[in-house]
Amino acid sequence: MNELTDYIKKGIPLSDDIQNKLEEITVEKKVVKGEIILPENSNKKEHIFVASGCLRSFYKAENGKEHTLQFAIKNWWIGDYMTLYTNDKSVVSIESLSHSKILVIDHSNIEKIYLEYPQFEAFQRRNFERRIATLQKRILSLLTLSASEKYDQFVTDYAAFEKVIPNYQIASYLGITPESLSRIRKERINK
Amino acid sequence: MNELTDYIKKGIPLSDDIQNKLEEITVEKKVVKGEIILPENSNKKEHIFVASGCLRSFYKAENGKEHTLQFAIKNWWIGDYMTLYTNDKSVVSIESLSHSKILVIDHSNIEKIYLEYPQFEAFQRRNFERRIATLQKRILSLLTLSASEKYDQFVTDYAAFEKVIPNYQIASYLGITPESLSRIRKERINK
DNA sequence: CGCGACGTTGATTTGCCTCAACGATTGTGG
DNA sequence: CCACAATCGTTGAGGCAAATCAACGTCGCG
Repeated sequence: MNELTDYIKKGIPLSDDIQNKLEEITVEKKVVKGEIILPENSNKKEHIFVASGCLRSFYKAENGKEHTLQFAIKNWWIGDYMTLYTNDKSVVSIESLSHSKILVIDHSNIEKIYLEYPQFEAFQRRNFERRIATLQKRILSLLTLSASEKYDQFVTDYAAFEKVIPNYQIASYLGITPESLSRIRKERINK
Repeated sequence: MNELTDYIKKGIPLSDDIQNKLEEITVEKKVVKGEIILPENSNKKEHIFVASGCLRSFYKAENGKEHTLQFAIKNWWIGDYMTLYTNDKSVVSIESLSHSKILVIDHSNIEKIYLEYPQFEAFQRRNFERRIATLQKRILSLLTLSASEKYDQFVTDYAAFEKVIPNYQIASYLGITPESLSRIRKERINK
């Protein structure tokens, strides 16, 4: 039993057979703060399940600036979906923001599980639907909110993250500069 | 046979049995330009498959401004994923931008198909993975690009859409004002 | 025709960025 | 254990991309 099968069992029943197969294909890794788990321009198609700690995926623009696509904590998946079904190399890097324990699964192996175990596919389908919802909500935030409002929403939605993540990375997630975030936080304190 | 089963057959085999069930649960509608198919604050949990024409989903902010979440043409799905698994009323409206033919499916009915026909679930799972990729790409665009660059990307990625969609709606998709888009387009012509 | 929706253009404003400098904190090697 | 560098957050001054506000032309349509 590992953290992934543990997590799946909370949602759906899991036969010993499938559980064993899932555990066979997961590669457990312990990573330290600042460690790059999956660099950009990689050919790997891997999904990462966070057992503990905190990760983020980010895109590095031509000018060198990093833009955070996602943060992930316990029981979240993170990976490069943009290049899953293309021959392109990965466009985002995945980095650990703390001591973390992660379970790495190759996409081709997870596809095999889907074939053998339709209930897991159903489980993931719902998971993906919720992720689509989360991403759409983020897009609406980016379209509608001011820098200050975006930070408000981040604090309420991701309270668990806020203490672990440096401000300049929060800024890069919200699409603002660290300086602007600093000024926004200053305003909050003065109230 | 309808456009949906036709589309599915291009990807995976479809038994007569399942095909019939799919066609039973789809409600075909013809809608005109400007027609609201699914208003905000609705309790319906419906997926819409576009057979022909063009649709969009948008969020109306408190100040009355509309922000376009998605455009959809032939063979695309559109719906409110943000409220699929909540009791909240829908947050986006779905509108037709042309004479369109759509297939409406209630979420509870599509769930039944998933149960009976795992291959369709697999088909959708891959579909969702690609949509996640598309949404993530959009988020990166919003985080990294200038107004002008976002328009460039829109024109190349959505060439098929560009002629059908009024400019102020393209602007609301890109997160800029119609005035700014007008000036950007003017620049293009002068080159 | 005349109205409303849409696109354009100009003048002005503004929210946020850029650039620069400077503490605070952390960690690292001598 | 301390000196030093590197990283991060903060603050200020100035600039700019895009928003706002306002006016007007054009087109399609009841």
